[in-house]
This record gives sequence, structure tokens and C-alpha cells, in this order.
Amino acid sequence: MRQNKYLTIYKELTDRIKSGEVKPGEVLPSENDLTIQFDTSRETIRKALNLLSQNGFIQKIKGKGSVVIDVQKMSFPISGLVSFKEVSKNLQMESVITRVHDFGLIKPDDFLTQQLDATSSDEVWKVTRSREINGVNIILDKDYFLKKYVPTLTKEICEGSIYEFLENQLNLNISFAKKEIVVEDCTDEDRKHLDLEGFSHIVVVKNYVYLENTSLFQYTESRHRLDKFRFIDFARRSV
Amino acid sequence: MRQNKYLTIYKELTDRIKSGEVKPGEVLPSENDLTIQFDTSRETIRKALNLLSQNGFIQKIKGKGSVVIDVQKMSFPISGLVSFKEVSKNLQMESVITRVHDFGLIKPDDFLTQQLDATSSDEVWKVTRSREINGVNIILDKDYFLKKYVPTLTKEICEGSIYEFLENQLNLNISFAKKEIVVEDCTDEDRKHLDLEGFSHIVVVKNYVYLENTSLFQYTESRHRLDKFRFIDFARRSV
DNA sequence: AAGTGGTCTAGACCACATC
DNA sequence: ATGTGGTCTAGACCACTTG
Repeated sequence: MRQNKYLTIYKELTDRIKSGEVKPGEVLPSENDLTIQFDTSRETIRKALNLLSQNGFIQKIKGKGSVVIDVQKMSFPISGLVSFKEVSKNLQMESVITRVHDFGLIKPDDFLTQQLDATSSDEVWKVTRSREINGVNIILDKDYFLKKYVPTLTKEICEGSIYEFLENQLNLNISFAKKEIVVEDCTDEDRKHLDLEGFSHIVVVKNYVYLENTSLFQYTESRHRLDKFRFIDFARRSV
Repeated sequence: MRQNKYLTIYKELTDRIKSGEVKPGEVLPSENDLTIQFDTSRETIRKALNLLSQNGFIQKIKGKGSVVIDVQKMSFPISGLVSFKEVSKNLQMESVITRVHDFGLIKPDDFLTQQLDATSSDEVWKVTRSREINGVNIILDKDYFLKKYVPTLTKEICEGSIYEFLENQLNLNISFAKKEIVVEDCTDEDRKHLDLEGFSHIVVVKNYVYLENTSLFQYTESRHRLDKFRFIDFARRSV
């Protein structure tokens, strides 16, 4: 099976960039060169290069080549579909403690019914967790999963990575999400679980997560203390 | 010249979705059908469909088809490379007044030199503008452009759309940007130009904008009153 | 079995940048 | 004139979904 050749090429090229084998400002080999190097067709090479471009590794310039973008200045994009576990991989050397405060099956109220496109007969997993980073509680995650898509869930799983469980154990294919960032007044729940140090407002990231079959299966509110919040995005000019 | 056939197809298909000709949950015609409809090859159709997918219009499902995503729930993504003018197109029926408070050429200080990758010999256009929306001053935009890429600029241009000027008059090709969102303490400048109503913090969107040739030419800080800030993003699972 | 999207190929012509 | 990326074609085989 000769599948996903373009993904293999994508990974190889990102490795070359990350390792510094090709430095920012320099160009990758031409598409024709790459077809020879990887023994493939040009369209397959272009598929891999387009991925590099979309993810901010290169800028393609007509007549010149694929210029490597300075990733230093880019820092680590926290965009895309990220779970907290993925974000925390970037928080190297920082100690993170996850605490589960609330876990169980509930009947959705009006708000949740609307957020999750649910019906009154649906059941919903509710999980409330706080994240202590370097000794300070700064993030409160409130997750809601539709039970019809997530039949089983335990408190133990919630103490680790829910996404790992959903993808590897339940084989759910998470496909896309809508993210909304706003600032709200702190709630009593925020004050109870977080070290707010007098902040009266909190950054709220609302996430609507969809499966491959376009069904909405999760709504999440990730509530961050103002001074610890940071969102980074790489964006290309849209058509 | 038969160029950009796939863009034409993309626009035609988005029109069909926006007009409600194809409704959320329904599928587009199959790729083979579309090749016939548009008298083209399948790869060209797929190029158009991939654009639709990236921009959150459809979800492609193997064996089934291209399902239209509910754009209602998606609202208007403010992601991508947007200037204020583009954002304000979505603020229909709302009155917007732009005021230029500061305009001129400056020598970059240490902070700007670092943000713009500039040298001490570079000159920088500095533009400070406030946005009054529905009678309230809620956004303060601080723009910095490297003069070597933007030779001319006037206060009058800044009262309208700088981006329109850059793209249509100067023919600058804006290509990609890095966006960073954080919350900071309000400055005296914020208090001077905005109606802060006692808010002590402010949402700051920092934008590093790059040209097609990968040179950084603009740094912008867009400072939004907490309660009026909203950021929406559509994200696909990254590889 | 038939239809769908996912991947891949080997060619072609074009517009752009460089020498 | 040469090399680069951008677009387009006509075909092929595969994996998946549905009848």
C-alpha cells in the first residue's frame, strides 16, 4: 500500500526545517527537484508543499521558489483544534496539575440544549476541571459531551486526556470546530476554583466541536485568568 | 485565457450555499457531476471543494459526498487576515466613526525595532486611530508601517481604508500574518481615546503582517474594550 | 455492485523572476 | 533563454458507504 505519500513528504520537509537543515529565508529544492528526490509526481509534491504553506512553514513565490518562513517569530501557533493536553506540550518544564471538580450525566438545561443542538431526551456528560500551572490555578475547563456520541466516560479518564480517549478508544473522528473568544464577568464558580487575585473578568474560549459526519458532539468553555491568557494564530489571506 | 477556473467554481458554489439553494445538511453534487456541470477535470473540482472545506462551508465525507455545514451556527469568522474595514462590513447597520489621533513618520524605538525587524536607519509610519461604534469609542488601533515598503501615506488615507490603498494603489501583496491575542492593563492613551467605563484591562490583538516576498512590513496593535471584544475562528483538525 | 471521495500519475501550457 | 511555481487535464486505483 503506497498511501499518504504526500504526508510522508510533508513530515520529512517539516523535519528539515525544524532541524535547521533549511534555514529561514532559504528556499527548499524546486518542485521538479523534489519529484526526483521523492520519486513521485509533481502534483503530489505540490500537495505536500501546500500543507507546509497552510501551516506557516513556507511562502511560495512564483518564479523563485518555496521560501522558509522564520518560525522563531511565529512562536507556536495555538490555533487549530487543540485540546489542553496539546497546548500543555508546549508548556515545557512547567508543572501542570488537573483537578476534576464535577463529573456526571445531566439533563441539558435550555442553554445547553441550544449550545449542543440537543433535544430534551438527550443526556450530557458534564465535566468541570481546573488546571494548576506552576502552583497557580488559572484555567477552568467546563466540558459537555453528548452521550449519544460518547457512551462511556469515567472520572479517571477526565483526569488525563479526554481527547486521547475519544480518538483512540472510542474511535471518534474529530473534524472541525468553531471557536469564540470573549471576556465575561467572573462567576462564583471561577472564584471558587481559580486563584483570581482580584481580577473581576475572565477570558472565555467557547468551543463547538464537530465529528467527521458533521454532528456537533461537544461544547466546551475554557476560562482563563486575564493575565495568563495568550492566543496565537497564523493566517493566510483568504480568497 | 482560461485562468482560475477553480476560483470561479468556488465562488459559484459558495453563492449556491449562501443563497440557500443548497441547505445545511444537504450534499453538493458529486465530484463527477460537477466535472460535467462545469466542463472541467476532477482535480480542478477538487481544488474548489478543498477551498470550501478549508473555509468551513462543507465537510467532505468519504463514500457519501460534500455535506454543507450549518453556517448559521458558524456566524461570521473574523479569522484570517482582516482589516478593520473588512470586519466592519459585518457590523451592518452600525454606525462607525474613525478618528485619526496621531499620524507621522518616526524613528523606531527599541520596542518597534524588535517588533518590525527594523534597523536604526529605517523610518516608520505611525498611525493611531480610534473607532467609535454606535456612539461609543471602543477600539484603539495603533499601526506601524515600514516606510521602505510604504513610501507614501497621508492622514486622509488613514481616515478611510489603509489596506485598500496599500493593495490597490501601492500594489502591495499582503500574504500572511501572525496574530496574538492577550489582555493588558489599560494605558493612559487608552483612557484618553476610549470610553472605558471603568474597565482596568483591555484586549490587545497584535498583528504582524507579511508581504508575498516574506518581508514583515507592518505591526499593529488593535486594542478593544473588554466587553465589546469578540473573536471567532473556524478550525480544522491539523495533520 | 455502484457511487462516493482520497490519492497518485505523466504530461501540458502559462506567468513570473532571473540572468 | 532558463527555471520557477500556478493551473489544468484525463486517466488510474483505492477505501469507504449505501443499496
